[in-house]
Amino acid sequence: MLDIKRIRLNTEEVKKGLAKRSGEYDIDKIVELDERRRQILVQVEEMKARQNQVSKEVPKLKKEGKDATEVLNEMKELSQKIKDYDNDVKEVEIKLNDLLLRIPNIPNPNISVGTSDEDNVEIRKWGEPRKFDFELKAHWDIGTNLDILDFERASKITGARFTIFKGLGAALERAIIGFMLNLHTNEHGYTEISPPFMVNRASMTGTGQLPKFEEDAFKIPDKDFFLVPTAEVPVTNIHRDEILDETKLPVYYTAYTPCFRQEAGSAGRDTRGLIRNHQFDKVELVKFAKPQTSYDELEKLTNNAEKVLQLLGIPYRVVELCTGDLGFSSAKTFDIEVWMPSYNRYVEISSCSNFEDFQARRANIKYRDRETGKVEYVHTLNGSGLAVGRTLAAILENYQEGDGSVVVPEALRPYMGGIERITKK
RNA sequence: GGAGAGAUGGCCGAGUCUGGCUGAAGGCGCUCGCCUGGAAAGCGGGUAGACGGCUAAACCGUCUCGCGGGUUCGAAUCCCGCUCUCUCCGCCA
Repeated sequence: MLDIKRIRLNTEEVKKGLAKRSGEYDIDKIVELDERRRQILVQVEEMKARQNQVSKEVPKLKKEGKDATEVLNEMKELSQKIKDYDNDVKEVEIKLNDLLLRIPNIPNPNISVGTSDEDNVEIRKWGEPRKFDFELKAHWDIGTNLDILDFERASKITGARFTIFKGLGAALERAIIGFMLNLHTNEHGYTEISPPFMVNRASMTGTGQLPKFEEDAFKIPDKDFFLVPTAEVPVTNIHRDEILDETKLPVYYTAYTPCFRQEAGSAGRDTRGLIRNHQFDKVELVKFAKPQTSYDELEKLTNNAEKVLQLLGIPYRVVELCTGDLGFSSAKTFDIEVWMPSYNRYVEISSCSNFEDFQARRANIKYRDRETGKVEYVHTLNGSGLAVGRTLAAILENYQEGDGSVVVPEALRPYMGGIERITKK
């Protein structure tokens, strides 16, 4: 959420910032409601001050044996008036708040302006895509042939865009999760979290999924709970409504969770394989940092995620998202894209973002500055470290052999009981 | 799922029966100062957040005692609904 004072005081700057994104946002309406709110507020607070003052005198009058009827009658009228005004304020505030919650973050002024992913800027590349001397297969064919992935039966059990991992496929998935978590906890200083896989409305609002993107989430009927679309939601909300100790910052968390997404609006895209499922596994990295260090932390977080692919030996590149491709809550995002031979291009496998104080405002997460004694919003960051399904797909494709088998990357072998190759049984 | 108890500041904990001077006693913690060679102890001070008063400091006002609503001139205190926590019972991996 943007600071209403910033919108009030620097209206043009806010408009200019938002104009770099896709979509239109009615800032004037917000300014108007804000003004209306303060107008009523000044009046009603004055009335309340009078009410409080008189209320203090009533017992004195009574003590002195004086008749208070007249005062009480006057106050009765005032009391009713206050109620009416209070209702007006509430009405305006609800409208204002709803609009405010639907305004995206302002892009960091230094990122490039663009309208689509074609305008994203490549920052760096790692590794060389392998040359295959046989006809390469897509991961869904490799997995199905090896009998470690089963898409057909998954759709029987549930529906389209679900996957069964079987045998060494399930083991590989589990190995990837363990490998990533161990790397981030042991080498990168993150604390492992295993959070609830369902969250309430306040949590979804805190990180920005609601109110605007409710159709993307899976909702539990009769309960106001949602299946987590990413571990970012439960993990960031760990500190909702808290004032953190400055000396404890930055806080680093990593969490494995399944993620559930409707993928509304993506019908017909990536319909085969593991790239776009309703349920997928992900290891997430989440940080709470002081504003002064948050961009350094973003670099480090991105590097931490890249390290996974380096250790797995899979080529990737890092791109900086342009303003038009930026997510709703983010001020700046690096995507890590993994080389996917069957696509013959790089495919997103991680998205690392600095939300600055956008989520912190929504979720009310602050810290007390030791020097000034003031309470400030923290900056929140997160990134995939990495998406497990896509990692598994990338391994199958990049490590496939002419005979249909797949070599297990060395880094994963300790997690697979030393198995070096997945072959057809 | 059933029965009961509870939710107060960073924490503990009074106040709720008997509504008003309680943003809230007392203690702990934290912090500043004095004392000390230094520390402990002791003494003295400070110590919530949000919103508004065109901006900021000072100052002033409003709101917040789990959340929402009601009664009342006035609610932490009375009434209703909800959420959460604890205890016991049941069920269950």
